[in-house]
Amino acid sequence: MRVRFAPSPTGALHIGSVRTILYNYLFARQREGTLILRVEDTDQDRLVAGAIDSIYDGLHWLGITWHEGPQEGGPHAPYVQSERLPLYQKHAQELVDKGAAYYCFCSKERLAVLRAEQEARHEITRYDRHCRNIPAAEAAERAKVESHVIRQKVPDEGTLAIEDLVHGRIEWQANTIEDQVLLKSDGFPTYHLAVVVDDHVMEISHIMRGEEWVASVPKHLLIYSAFGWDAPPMAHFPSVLGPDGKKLSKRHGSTAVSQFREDGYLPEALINYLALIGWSPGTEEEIFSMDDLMRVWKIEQVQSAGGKWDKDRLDYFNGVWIRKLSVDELVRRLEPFVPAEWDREVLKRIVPHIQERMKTLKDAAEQIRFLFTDDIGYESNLLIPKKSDRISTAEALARSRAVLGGIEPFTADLIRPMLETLAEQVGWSRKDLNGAIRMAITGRQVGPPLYESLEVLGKEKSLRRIEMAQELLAGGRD
RNA sequence: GGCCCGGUCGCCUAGCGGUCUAGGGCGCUUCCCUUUCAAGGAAGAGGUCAGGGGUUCGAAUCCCCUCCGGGCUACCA
Repeated sequence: MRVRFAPSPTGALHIGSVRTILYNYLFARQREGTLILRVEDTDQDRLVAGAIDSIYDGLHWLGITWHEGPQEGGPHAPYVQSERLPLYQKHAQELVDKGAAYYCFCSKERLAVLRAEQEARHEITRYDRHCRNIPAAEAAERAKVESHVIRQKVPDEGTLAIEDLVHGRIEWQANTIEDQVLLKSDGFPTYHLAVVVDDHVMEISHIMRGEEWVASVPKHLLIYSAFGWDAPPMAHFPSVLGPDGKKLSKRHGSTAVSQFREDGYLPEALINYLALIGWSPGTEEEIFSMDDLMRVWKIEQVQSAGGKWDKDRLDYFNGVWIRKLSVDELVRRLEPFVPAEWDREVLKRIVPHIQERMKTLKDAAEQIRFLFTDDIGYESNLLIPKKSDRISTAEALARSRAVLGGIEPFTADLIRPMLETLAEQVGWSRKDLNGAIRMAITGRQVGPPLYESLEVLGKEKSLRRIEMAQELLAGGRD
């Protein structure tokens, strides 16, 4: 059992391709198979520097590992296609020798004109096989000196078919297929030649990739049979779509795994969420860790219809997974999202109180900022409850300060009853009293529970902030 | 245009001929809990199973047609 992930280093690791990689990963791990990472960089024009690092970073962060690859090595190294050129060239040549492919000397200009003419006549735009009938010997001679490509010689008749693991039987008539370029004039193979050769040479037992590849299957099938190889079983997974139903891309927002990481998403959440686009266990369970998925995921349950990206749902899963973390672990995960100068002991004390209030790790800082800085600017009006006024609010705060000042030790348990009775004495609802105090000490209307916030902030700072609030109120309208 | 692949609540989906008066989750609404906000609990709105024909005692489930959406149609992957 050998399966591969075959990303192209044309940009950051895409969230949609992660779903495909995940399914490959699960499939192989369940069968104790071997996972191969192969970099398909046959288009030199589209290479993006750093893309391979991004793939490695992203997959490692998500907890996906593999056995053979560019950095890991393996029995079929190298695992980067641009380093395997002679292999493809040799095979392309072999196809020419077998009469399954031919040299084509048509210029890109001729091809462009041809296409334009076909379009003008509303004909199918495809290569007119202009070079297909050049005598072999003559073509071979010209190939020595002329720029050329090698094209696949597609038969005029016949049916090509696969039994796709997710779609079932799919078939094509040979006469609908173009004489595909296999080897480009720069000596690089096209995707079509490279995948087939590599999948065969690397002994890939199951080809599982995105749905966008089904159209190229018949071309691959032809190559397999020209070489006399058996095509392995294939599965084409449905696409992850944008909200508009088109393939998910940057214009729908960020698609880079690294971006989700920076935005405070947990790898557990991303994996859980992604696994459920296009697959369902058939039960009502839906919270799955990677280990759970390893247990229950089945390729037979993979859907054939594409699924749309739903940010709200991802956020929900992120919340679920944040809540499942231990406090220590959450503190660890929060590390990159919290300024280095913030006291980690304080952080650890407040985290239990914001754990169920975070949608993302990134949300935390704003909620607890008041504990680490005195810079909590707000408008004094916000201190005043709806049905109250400046004078009474100032008085309520003064009394709060007096009450709080007498509490020792300064803990939530002791603060609670004192403020509750104070509210009664003042004749305010707890909501109003606490709201005013919350604004005074945090500068915000919402946040972690008040009594705990006071405790963690500490008596001294709490009193000082309430005092500042009183001064603000006394200062009149601002 | 051609070739393929799809089409169940706004979204992710269960469903594989009768148990479906179509189930769950997200989101939304209301209520409860409650020191704010969340979280949690409860209830609810939301689906002519794309449409139309068949087949069958019986169809979301099988067949055909139509419509709609998507992918591919490059010396890109």
